[in-house]
Amino acid sequence: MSTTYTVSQLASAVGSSPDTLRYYERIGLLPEPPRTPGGYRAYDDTARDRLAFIQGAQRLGLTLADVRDLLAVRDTGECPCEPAEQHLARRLAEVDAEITRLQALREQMRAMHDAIVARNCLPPEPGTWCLDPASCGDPRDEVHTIGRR
Amino acid sequence: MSTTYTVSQLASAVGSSPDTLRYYERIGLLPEPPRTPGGYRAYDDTARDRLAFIQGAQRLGLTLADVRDLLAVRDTGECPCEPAEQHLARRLAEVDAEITRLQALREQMRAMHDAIVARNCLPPEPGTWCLDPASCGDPRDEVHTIGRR
DNA sequence: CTTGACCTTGGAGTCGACTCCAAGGTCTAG
DNA sequence: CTAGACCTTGGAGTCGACTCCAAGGTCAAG
Repeated sequence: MSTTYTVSQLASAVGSSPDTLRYYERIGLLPEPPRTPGGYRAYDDTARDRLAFIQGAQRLGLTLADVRDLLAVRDTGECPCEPAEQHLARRLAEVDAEITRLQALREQMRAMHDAIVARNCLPPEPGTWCLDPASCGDPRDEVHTIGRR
Repeated sequence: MSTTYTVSQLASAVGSSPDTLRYYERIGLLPEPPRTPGGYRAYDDTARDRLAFIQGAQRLGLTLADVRDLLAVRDTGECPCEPAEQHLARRLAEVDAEITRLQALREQMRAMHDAIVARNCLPPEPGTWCLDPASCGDPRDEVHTIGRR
């Protein structure tokens, strides 16, 4: 009672596309599956699990290259914890940095947005408006100045 | 006493590359500058300001296509506030969504990482380790299960 | 006058993760 | 038996923002 899937059946089962699965096969993420007499790919549930693994890793923001590493150790039966821990730690640091960056950005944008809305648009001269305070000579233009650092 | 710059002088003045400036010219972000008798580009400070504007917008995560829109209105002398406000509002919503997503992700990853480190690696069978709990039959494997949703 | 660092151009290559194509083969419902 | 929905392949195209290339021209120092 082992289920088999054609490429598009498996794709829709995991919410992906046939092209994507064939692409994963090409780049070595999915092994070549057995074929039907007619030459169709016949996937089973292990392929489905593997895809779930890939998608889980992708949700974490790992690249397909990272995933390939992880799958390689997963396949050998060696403990995948150490590499996984490293990938995770690295990615966690990236995520932290990104959150920090975005929060600073958000604050800046909110201030800019508020300023623009509050002053309700005093049109500057052509070419006057600028995003970098350093290049804005006239203090009048501060209203239209966004971007800093 | 108007300063002029060659392409690489201007590039290094704003922390960019000659190729990038020529690229911006090609896609219509920088106007064609006057040329020296020898055919060299001769930029002045307005080009420098324009680049500062572009870089400011880029730091906010706007695409070069967004920047082109903003520059177009800036150049006409029409008030750029309305389009700028729209771009900003849209981008602000994107940033908020991204922050939320990353914070959820961060929490998930931290939990996974802690679990892996705490249990100190009980090697699973080959192919057993997985990222998606739905495909992990054996509760023993929970230690090695990452990714959820 | 030569060396070498710059400049010019159009065009192609890079990255990641797909996505689409054409030309042909297979399978299923009616 | 045929229509049409699937499958196969290798290869090319897409996105954004550069980045690099070759073949040739210009310019300042020594």
